[in-house]
Amino acid sequence: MDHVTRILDQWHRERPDLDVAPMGLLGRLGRLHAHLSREIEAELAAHGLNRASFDVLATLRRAGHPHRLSPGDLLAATMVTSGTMTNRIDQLEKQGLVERIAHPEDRRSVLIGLTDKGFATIDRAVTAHVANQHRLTAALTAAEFEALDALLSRYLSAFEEKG
Amino acid sequence: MDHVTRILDQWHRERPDLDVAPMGLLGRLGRLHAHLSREIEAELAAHGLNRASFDVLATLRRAGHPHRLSPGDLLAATMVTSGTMTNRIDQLEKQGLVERIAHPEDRRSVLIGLTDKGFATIDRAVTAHVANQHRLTAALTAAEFEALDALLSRYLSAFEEKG
DNA sequence: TCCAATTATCTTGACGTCAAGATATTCGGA
DNA sequence: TCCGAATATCTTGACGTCAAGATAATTGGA
Repeated sequence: MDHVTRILDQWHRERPDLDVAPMGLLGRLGRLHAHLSREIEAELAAHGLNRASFDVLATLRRAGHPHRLSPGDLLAATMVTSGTMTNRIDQLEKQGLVERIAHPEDRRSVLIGLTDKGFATIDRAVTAHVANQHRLTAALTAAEFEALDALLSRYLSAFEEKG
Repeated sequence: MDHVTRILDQWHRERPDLDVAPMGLLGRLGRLHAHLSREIEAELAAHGLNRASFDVLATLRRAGHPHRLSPGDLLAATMVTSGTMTNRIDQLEKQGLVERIAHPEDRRSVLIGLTDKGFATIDRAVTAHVANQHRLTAALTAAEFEALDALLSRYLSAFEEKG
């Protein structure tokens, strides 16, 4: 019996009027996310990164040459607010991993570019990160993996438009 | 094509050496968690609570009469550090939802008890919260719900001991 | 041409969390 | 009985995030 099941049992005893089946599913998803996040953060720390800085560098890296995007582009890719993105860029700039470059056509804007050091760092980090993700999903059989991925994708579609 | 699929396509183009299937599954789980968390926080705010305070009150409520637990007990139930729990209790105490009571047998410890106001608040909030969870899982058919819950449970067992 | 609306980014102040360590009490072996 | 180890909670300082709003530049209609 897992942690979430115990919680459901307690609710059933104290508030039998509640149907807590959705709480079970959402609770398991939440705890799973917490465990996975912890593991991923620990691995990224070995590269001097956290999830926040990794996500920004990864977004620039996978955008392809010349590895430059505006803060607004980065914002659209990461589910955070503009103030958070400003702070993330500030930290990465201090570490010498990205640089702010004047936008050639719009003086309101700016381009965030990977430095050579930033490129080397993210390429190393993403290789290790992907290996870690394989490790973290190794507990699932191939069939379970496919089924879970399909269900998550299906569920996610309720929150994100299909394009 | 969802947001995560676009990310995988980009990695495939830029780093074809990486097998990003696990990134897809973990990315979908992460985004789903983010969407669900946002919805749940918004609903709890209507009761003057956030996820943190709700979890503490809910733990006390479902523990049953006399609705008192030590900070250590609360800690074991919530995946946070001791400093975080101290802060949560402080905030709830300020709001008059819980009270600190001297532990009768161990002067190092203390009991956190629901006040009448705290009891009324959590009973109202959990009813609304459960209704909201039903809404948030309504996109899934009964079969999908069962399959997803089973797979999450199975995956979670890789991180939490069975008892 | 002008200026109000829009767009893009940054600033500010508050909040929740964590890691590390401080403080106080209890436990248990010599 | 004594005292070092263990236990329980709290404190401190740093960090990442958000909401709201400030600043600056661009756009488009009159």
